[in-house]
Amino acid sequence: MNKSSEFNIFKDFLRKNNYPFTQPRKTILRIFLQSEGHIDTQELYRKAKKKDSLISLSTVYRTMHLLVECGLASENTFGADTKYFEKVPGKKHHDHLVCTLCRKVEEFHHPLIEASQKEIAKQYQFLITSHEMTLFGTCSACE
Amino acid sequence: MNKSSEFNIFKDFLRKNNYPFTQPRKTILRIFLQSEGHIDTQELYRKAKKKDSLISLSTVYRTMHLLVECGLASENTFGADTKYFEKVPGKKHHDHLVCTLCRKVEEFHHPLIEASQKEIAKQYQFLITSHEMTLFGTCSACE
DNA sequence: TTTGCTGCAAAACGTTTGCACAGCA
DNA sequence: TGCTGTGCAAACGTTTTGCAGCAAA
Repeated sequence: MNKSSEFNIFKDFLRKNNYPFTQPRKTILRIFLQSEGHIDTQELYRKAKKKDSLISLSTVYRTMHLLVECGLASENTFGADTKYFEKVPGKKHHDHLVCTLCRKVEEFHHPLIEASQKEIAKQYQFLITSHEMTLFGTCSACE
Repeated sequence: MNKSSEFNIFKDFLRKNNYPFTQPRKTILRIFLQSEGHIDTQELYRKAKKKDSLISLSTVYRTMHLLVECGLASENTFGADTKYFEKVPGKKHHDHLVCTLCRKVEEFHHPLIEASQKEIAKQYQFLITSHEMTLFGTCSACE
């Protein structure tokens, strides 16, 4: 999924709800799409202000809500007290390794875990809509 | 592990640090140990006030920090913005199924998941200290 | 022109902290 | 007696909201 298709997903979502595609929304979307990995609200705000000094923190929050709603972004706190956003991956699920010393976040994918989740869901008659799995520890660099 | 042994763990922990085992700490510990599953700070506070109307929210927070520190409690946010505490299980790790409609939390244990985590840790040269795995979805009752 | 957005400031929320007094060992 | 704890209120950081003016369709 390239950036222009993500642009269109957001545009279509807005149009469907009769919401305008405003300048601040364009700016925030662009910054979000350019971000690597996980970005928190303050960082988004800082970067957005560089492009448009008038942009407000409220607008960052409001726009990120929309991006989550339309499925382009997902949020995760990683045990901290700020929300981190990441681009929703194409098909492949992934989970996170968080280094509690340097706060670095790595991603991984493990097929067995996916399979186990399906099994659990069946056993408990749960209809899984999403999941979060985070391993906390110390990365090789910090050790 | 029965309640009196948990009482002693806390008492020993306090003694070792030259901290007194005060009335409020006793009250909060007792309520925490009596709680089933997962309990949040407000609920702990509400119950504590019933037993001792003078008890303050700060003391609940401060005491829960101590219980986490001495290993009797663990905390988890479950994607909400309040902390939930649960009694630390004996040896057996478990994870959570959260119903996003009725907010019920069920616990499960899956040996394959534990094994996969060890594998990931090795692959990424991470020293895992803890993990959180939460599956979000709809429970059989709500469906 | 109509609708919803925006920035700002203020509020809300969970949590932490400073302080003077109280209570455990 | 020495401490540390306690309650209270005030502070904090993140997130939300009310409002008057503004911008997209």
